[in-house]
Amino acid sequence: MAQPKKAASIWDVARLAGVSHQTVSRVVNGSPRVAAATRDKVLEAIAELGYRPNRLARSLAGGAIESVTVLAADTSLYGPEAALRGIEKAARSLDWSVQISVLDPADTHSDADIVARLPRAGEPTIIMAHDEPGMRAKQVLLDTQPQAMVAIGPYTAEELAASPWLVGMDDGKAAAEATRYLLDLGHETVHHLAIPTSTGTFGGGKAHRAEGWSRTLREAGREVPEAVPSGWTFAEAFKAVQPLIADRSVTAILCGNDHLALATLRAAHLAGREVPGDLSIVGFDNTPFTAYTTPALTTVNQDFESVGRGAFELLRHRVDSTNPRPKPSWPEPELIVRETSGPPRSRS
Amino acid sequence: MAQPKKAASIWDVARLAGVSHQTVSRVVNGSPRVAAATRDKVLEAIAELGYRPNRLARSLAGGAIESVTVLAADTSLYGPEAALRGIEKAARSLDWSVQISVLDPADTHSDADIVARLPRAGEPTIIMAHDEPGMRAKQVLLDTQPQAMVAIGPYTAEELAASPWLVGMDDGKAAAEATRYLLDLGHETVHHLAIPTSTGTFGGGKAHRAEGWSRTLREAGREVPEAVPSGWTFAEAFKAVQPLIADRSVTAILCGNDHLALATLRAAHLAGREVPGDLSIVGFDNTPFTAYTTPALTTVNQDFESVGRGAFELLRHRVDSTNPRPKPSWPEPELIVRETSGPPRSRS
DNA sequence: ATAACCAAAGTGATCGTTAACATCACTCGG
DNA sequence: CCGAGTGATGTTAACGATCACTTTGGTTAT
Repeated sequence: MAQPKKAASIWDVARLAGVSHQTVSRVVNGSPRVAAATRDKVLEAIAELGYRPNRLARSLAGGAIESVTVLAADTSLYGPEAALRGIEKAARSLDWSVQISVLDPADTHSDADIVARLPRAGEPTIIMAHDEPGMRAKQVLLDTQPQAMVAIGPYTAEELAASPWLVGMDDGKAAAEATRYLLDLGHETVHHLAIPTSTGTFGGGKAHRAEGWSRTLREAGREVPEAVPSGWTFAEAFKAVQPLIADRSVTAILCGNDHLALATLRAAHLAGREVPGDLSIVGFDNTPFTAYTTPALTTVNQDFESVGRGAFELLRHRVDSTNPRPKPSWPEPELIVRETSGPPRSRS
Repeated sequence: MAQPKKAASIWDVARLAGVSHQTVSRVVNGSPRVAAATRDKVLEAIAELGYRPNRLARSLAGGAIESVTVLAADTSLYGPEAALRGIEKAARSLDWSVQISVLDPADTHSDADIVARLPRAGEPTIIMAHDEPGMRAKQVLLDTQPQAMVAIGPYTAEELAASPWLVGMDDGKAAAEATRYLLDLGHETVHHLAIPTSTGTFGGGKAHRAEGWSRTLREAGREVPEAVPSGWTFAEAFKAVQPLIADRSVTAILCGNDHLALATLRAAHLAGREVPGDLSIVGFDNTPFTAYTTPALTTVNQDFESVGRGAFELLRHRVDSTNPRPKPSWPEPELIVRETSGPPRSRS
C-alpha cells in the first residue's frame, strides 16, 4: 500500500509482542538467551509490522559499523568497475552497505577535502589507488586513519606481503610475461605505451607495468626503449602513440591498458600499418570489448572482481581483527592471445 | 598523526569553547541567532579538534536525510555508469552521500529482498530502470514507497511529463532519427538488433528504441522486419546477430546499444561482409570506445551524466517539495555519424 | 517603574538501537 | 531450607545530533 506511514521501530514491535524493546533487540540479533515462545511472539510482531532495524541507529549505538566507503577516481575503466562490483557483492552478502565517492581530479582537493568524503570519521574505506587521485587519497588516509583503510592497486608480491593494507595484483609480473611472450615471437624489442601511474613514482608507488616490461627486456639483453607516457583517455592515447606508429622500426607495443591498446590499434590502422603483420599490439586488463575488436586484442586477463572481494575481506580483518586475515589468493594474471600479436615480418 | 583516537563530538567542542552543545549545533548549521564572538570561539574549537558532524546521528535526530541509494543491475554499461557519475557529482556538491546496491539477476530476488537493500525504510532511491531487474525493482518500490523514488530509463516525452518520478531520454525519438538517417542514405529498410528491454514490455514499459525504429519504417511505407532480440553481453549479441549477417539482403542494422553494434561489426567482419559497403551499422549511446574501433561506429550520443544529475534534482524535489522541480532539460540525443554507415552498394 | 519584548544561550526530550547492569524465578547441592 | 548459580527478562544509560522549550539579561514602550 502506498501509504507513507512511518516505519515501525523496535518499540512498536515490543509493545505489540508484549515484551521489552531489549528483548526484541535480542531476537533481532540472534542472542541465545531468549525463550523460544517469546522469540516466536516477537518474530510474529516483526512480520506483522514489517519491522526492519534502522542501520543508522544501530551503528550510532556502538554496534558494528557495517558500511564501507569506496573512493575511486575513474569508474569508467573496466578494472575499477569490476573491483567495485566485487566489493559490493562481498559486502552485500554480509549485509554491509557500500558508499561510493568519486574523486574528481578537476576539483582541487585539499587533504581535508578527501577526509571529509567519509560519512563519519574513521569510516572503513577502500581506495582504488591505481591513478594519481587515488594514490593521493591513499596517502592522506594512511596518515589520518590507517586502521580503517585498504587500498587496491598494482603492487609487487613483496609490497603486498609487507603492507597490511594493500590488495592488488602483481602487475610487474604480468607485464613481464607479456613482454617475454612478444620477445619469444621474435621481436627485437618491445615498446611501451604507459598509463600515467607507470611513468613516474606516484605516492611512493613504483611503475609496475613499466618496470616489469623494462626488467624483462634487460634480462633478455635487449635495448630498452624509452616508455611513451600517455593519459587515460582514448584521445590522449591516440595522440601519444603517434611517434611509435610513425617509427617503422617499432614492431611490438605493450600498452598499459586496453583503452590505450584500442587507440593504438586505431592509430596503426589509420597510418596503414598492418596488425599484427607490421606491428604487434598487446593490451592489459582483458576489458570485455577486447574480444570483439577487429582484429581482436591480445591482452592480459585480471580477475578484478576477486581483488575487490579480497579488499573487502582484508578491510573486515583490519576493522575487527577477530575476522580472519584473508590470504591474497585470486587467480594469477593470464595472457590471452588473440589476433593483434604475431611474429614480426621477416626483414628480407 | 596516526592516532586512532576517537572522533570529537559536539559536546567536546562545546566544552572547549565554553558554551552549550546546542550553541555549537547552531554555529554548525548556520543559525543567525549566535553572537559573532561566540561563533568565533566555537569555530576555533571546531578547527582545533578537527570536529566533523556525525551524519548518522544527524539524520537520526530528524534532520535532513542527505543520502541516496542507487539501485542498478549492470554498471558495466556506459549509460548506467555515466548516470551514476552524474548522480554522485550532483549529490556530493550538496554534501549528500551515495550508496550503491547492485541488483544481481542471478540472485532470485523476492520483492522484500529489494526493499531490504535500502538502509532504512523510506530511504530516497534512484533506480536504473533500463533492464529487467531494474524495471522490477522500480515496480516494487513504486508500490512500497513511491514518494522517495525516482527511476531513470527510456521513456517517451509524454510518459516523462506524466510521471512525477521518471527521468530519462526520449529513446524512441533518437531511434527514429537514426532510422530516418539510414533510410535517407538509400537503404530499402533497416533491421534492428534489440536489447532485452526492447523486445517485450517490461514492468509496463514499452520497447522504446524498437518502437521508434518500427514507427519510422512504417511512416516511410517500408516493410518492417522482425526485430532480432539479443542479450546484453557481447557474446549473446554476437550469436543473436548471425542470421542478419548471413542474410545478404540486409543492408543496414540499427543496434540497441554500442556493445551490440561492436559485436555486429565483428560478426560482419568474420563473415566477410564489408562495413559500410555491404552493411551499415549504427549503435546507440556513444560509448567512448566507439570512436576508436575500426571502422569507427556511427552511434547516437546520449548525455547520461545530465540525466543522472536530473534524477538527483527530481529526487530532492520529491523528498522535500520546497526544492524546485527541475525541468527535464538535458541535451537532445544526437546522431554521430562515423564510419560504419553509408549508402548501400547499388545493385547493378 | 513595570510590563512587554527580543536576541542569545541553555535545558531536556527525542530519534532507534545496543551495552551493561539489575531483577526475578527457578533449580540444585549441601 | 538456605544460598548460590543460571536462564530469561526488564531497566537505564549511552551514542551524537536536532528540536522545542525555557531561562537570562538588556531594551523599549507605557
